[in-house]
Amino acid sequence: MTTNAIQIIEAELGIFIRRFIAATTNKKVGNLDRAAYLLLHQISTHGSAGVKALAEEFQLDISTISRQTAALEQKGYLYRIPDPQDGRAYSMQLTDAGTEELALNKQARLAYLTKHLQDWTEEDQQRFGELLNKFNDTF
Amino acid sequence: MTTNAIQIIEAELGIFIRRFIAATTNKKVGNLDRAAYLLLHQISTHGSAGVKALAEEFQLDISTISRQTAALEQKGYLYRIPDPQDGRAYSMQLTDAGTEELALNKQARLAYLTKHLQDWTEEDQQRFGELLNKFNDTF
DNA sequence: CCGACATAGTTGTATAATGCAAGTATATAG
DNA sequence: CTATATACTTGCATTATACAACTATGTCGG
Repeated sequence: MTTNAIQIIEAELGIFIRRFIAATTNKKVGNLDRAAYLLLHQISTHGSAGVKALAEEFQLDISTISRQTAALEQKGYLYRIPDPQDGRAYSMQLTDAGTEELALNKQARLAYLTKHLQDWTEEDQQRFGELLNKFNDTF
Repeated sequence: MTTNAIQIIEAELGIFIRRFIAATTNKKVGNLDRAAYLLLHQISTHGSAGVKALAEEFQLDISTISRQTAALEQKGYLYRIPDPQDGRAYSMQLTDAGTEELALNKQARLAYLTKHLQDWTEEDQQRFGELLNKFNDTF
């Protein structure tokens, strides 16, 4: 059997996911672990959202998101706005501290990436971004 | 601040990792979860190895790998060969059942990927594989 | 050769993330 | 108005993991 492109992608994805998880699990940048960073990032880029919507976005149980957002609220990075139309619902919004912490984290992540991609050509960087985006669209 | 390629990569990696984890965590193909698949895959492609070497490769604690390999041995997918030079050491090798189970899993993963990448040009697929490989090399 | 230290692996224990199920409060439909 | 659905919280069990203690074996300096 010939090794086609998809087989190569499968193998590389395995390596990639393993290393990425190893590099980011249980390692915080400042006060944010990976889950917290992604939550703040989501709210920051896609606007305030409730527990249910976030749970669907991340494909995690509502209870998990409920606890994670409660923790971030406790730390002062999020605050909850009661939904004026629905007394059961809230939407989570970033506080200034949350915005700042997110920016710090993003900075650190960009620095890390920049270091890793320093030998790449600008064209390869762009292409990689495009293809990742294309790949994400297929999920 | 302009959005350069690295910023795009950072954002896409965040989305990617979230979806990939959601799609593969706690979801088994047959009898193998992600960790088990990666372990068998590693042994299959890089040859038999001991607990310590595997732990280093995956950047997990030795105790974690010890338990995972014990579980796979229990299921009959691995067997251990005592190191003839070192009475403390073993190396893990795939059994026929392990090889078969791994092949089934790989098949399923390839089918999944193929479905997702069916609209991609052959060239984009190849490029994505190359860039992923290049990225993995920088870890 | 022996004692001290190093190494490969296992097992006990604590922690943390998660899912499921039950519970609370609010909304909606008949 | 009652019954059901929904948004969220909380209690509980499970699981993956790390760390530390332990066992058995290897190695090195005297």
